Amino acid sequence: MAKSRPSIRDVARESGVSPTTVSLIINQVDERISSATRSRVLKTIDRLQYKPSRLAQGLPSKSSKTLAIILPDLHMAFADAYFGEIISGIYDHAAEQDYRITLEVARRSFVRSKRYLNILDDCSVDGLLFLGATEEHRWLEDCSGSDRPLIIVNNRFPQWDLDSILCDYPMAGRLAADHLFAQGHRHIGMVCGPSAKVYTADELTNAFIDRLAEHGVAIRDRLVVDGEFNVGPGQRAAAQLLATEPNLTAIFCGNDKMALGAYQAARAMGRHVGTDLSIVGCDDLPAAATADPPMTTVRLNYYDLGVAACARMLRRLGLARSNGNAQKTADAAKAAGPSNTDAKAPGAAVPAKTHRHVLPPAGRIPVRLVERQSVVSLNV
Amino acid sequence: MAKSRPSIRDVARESGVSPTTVSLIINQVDERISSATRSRVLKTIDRLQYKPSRLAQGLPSKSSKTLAIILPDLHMAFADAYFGEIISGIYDHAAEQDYRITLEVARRSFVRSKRYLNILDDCSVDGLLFLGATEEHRWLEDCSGSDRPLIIVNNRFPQWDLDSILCDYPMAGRLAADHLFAQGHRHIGMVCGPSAKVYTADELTNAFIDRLAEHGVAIRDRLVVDGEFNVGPGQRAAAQLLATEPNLTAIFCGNDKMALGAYQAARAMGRHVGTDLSIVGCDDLPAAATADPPMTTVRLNYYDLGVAACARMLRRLGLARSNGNAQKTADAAKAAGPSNTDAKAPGAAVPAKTHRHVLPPAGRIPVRLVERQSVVSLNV
DNA sequence: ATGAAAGCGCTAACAG
DNA sequence: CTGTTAGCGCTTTCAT
Repeated sequence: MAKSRPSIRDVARESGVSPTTVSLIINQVDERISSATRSRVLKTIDRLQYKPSRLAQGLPSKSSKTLAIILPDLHMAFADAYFGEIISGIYDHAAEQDYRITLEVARRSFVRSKRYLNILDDCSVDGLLFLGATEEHRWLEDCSGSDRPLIIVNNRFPQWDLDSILCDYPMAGRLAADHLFAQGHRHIGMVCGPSAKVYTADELTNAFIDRLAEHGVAIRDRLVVDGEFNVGPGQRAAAQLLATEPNLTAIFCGNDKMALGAYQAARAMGRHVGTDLSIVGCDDLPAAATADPPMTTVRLNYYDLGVAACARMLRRLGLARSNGNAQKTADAAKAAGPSNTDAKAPGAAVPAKTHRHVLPPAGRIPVRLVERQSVVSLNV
Repeated sequence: MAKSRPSIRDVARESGVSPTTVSLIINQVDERISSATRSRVLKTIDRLQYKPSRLAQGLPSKSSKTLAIILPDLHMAFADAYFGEIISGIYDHAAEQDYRITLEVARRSFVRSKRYLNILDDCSVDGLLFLGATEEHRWLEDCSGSDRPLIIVNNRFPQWDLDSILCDYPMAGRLAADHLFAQGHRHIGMVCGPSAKVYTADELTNAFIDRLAEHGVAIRDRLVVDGEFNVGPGQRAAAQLLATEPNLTAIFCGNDKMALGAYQAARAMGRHVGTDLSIVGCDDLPAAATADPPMTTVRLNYYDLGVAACARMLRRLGLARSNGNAQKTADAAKAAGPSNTDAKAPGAAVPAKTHRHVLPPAGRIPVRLVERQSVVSLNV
């Protein structure tokens, strides 16, 4: 019996105008609506508690104003601080722009059914944000042809034409190297992330090694071992490092989890982190600060990364929309105003290979070193 | 230039049938469609890569096939293992039934704008699942009148008519009490969850105390102190306990985080967990197993809780739909078949106060004790 | 400054 | 067994 939700027509009737007028007002395209009419309609909307149906709004534009976040099929991806921070950033920015986000986990069934494409095709979502994607996600190749925006967060696949947004891993590597060198360390090992599976893991490793080389300290290959981004493997990797090279004074770990593993390895081998052995992590997850001793680590601002990823996505969606509707972009340009459009070099040559994602490559999210107590100074 | 996604009409035309027929086939209501037609249509669907638009499908039924998960505004709610496990369960069950989930965080703006009601009214989502809700969420009262289903996960608000689903906290309290008693402990303290804010926290505390009383061991009031479900406060609470009653041999903590805090407090006061002092947690988050020493704790299966919550939600949505469409429920009953409808006592009296959520109270999610090494046996 | 009308893609009576 | 018809609630030309 409860009267069903009011429709735009109810509002129109009750305010003595046409549905068109109401629509124009709702969508802020009300330059041309008299303020008398507008306030009257607004009042009715308020009185009737009218909420435009998202479903109906989206039908004509085929947009659900929803973004999908695709998580990798790791046991507890939802409970991971790394993903958590990124998601937080994405969520906050999306909510601000009245976008919703939905979560998907890239399980086998998800991949097999090509759900990542289907949710785009059936208009469930307007764009895809991939977190924790690795080279094992071969199926990502399917996406390179999609006409809907798609962003790989914190990894890059040079072989495919996929947009991505990254933290400044090269800088992170340099910061760690500089710090360790400055503190007098010369015998240094590294527990790296999954080599050849994650582009950014290699970026970090290479930057670290190269910078150390610039300082004149060389790291032999066997002093860089893969810790698979996890505590257990990280512990084993560190143990191996310490066993093969007992005179190591410092270890740089590709993420905080592995650094925590290294803490354990050190303890098990009778070494004291922060006095006897220095460890630098990378992430600055909450666990780093509460570790014993508090961990010196490179802070990668994942929240900001999430915000940036979402911002980029929304910008792409905005462009797509205007693109689809007309080429009025050019006309709008001269209107100037507080536009955030990417400045393009006026005479820039059109690239030979046309990329689907029109935005210029995204900048890197800045990083910084957070000094705590896991690094000893070897200087006199 | 790219031809836009095919519509149901394209499929119909290409297969020489009407859209209705295609629709009937898509929706499995195809009892009456000749298998010849059906396979022909199916083939076309496959060839055209046709995916029905969710937006269009939902418009008539006003359903988006999406569930919202509302998280509390804690700093890093997304990164919390507790929420993570529940979300995992919800997600898995939802995906299985072709539902999507969207995430919301109950921030001030979310509450002020009554977004929790708006997303229902604007057909963004079909139902709401609240995680981590406490008595501070006074605005939940608004929801008690909603005609869309809504479930409070792992808390109960006796004062309002809100459906909830809970872990078996009374049993958890009893298990902890029995275990500690069986190991010979007689001087026991408790670090409890936020008293009077979380119904289930009090359930746990009371069950623990009562069971201990049944065993003849009384716990004075000052031996139960609030640790606010967090590490820091938990540590302080445990420290206080240990200070006021140095001869305490065991502490039961209302969740694992507080138990971890208690570990720290013990260490700081020179007591050794697992030899010198016994601690029992509650949750069995991953951190419990990796604690030093590994923590004995009551396992609350949050993944299952999530699954159950989602199942209940979907069941309610199913009922709502059939309810809305007609009273054919009765007729359908005689058709029997593998129906999962709740068996109702035939002559059951209609309850005086009509509740909006028609399902019977949900059962409790079972719990069990996981014995590790944080409890000493005091028996000879 | 405002309205009429067509259409987005699907579902659901009702016919036949 | 299948097709016709009429919406679902909103947006969007195009008129006026």
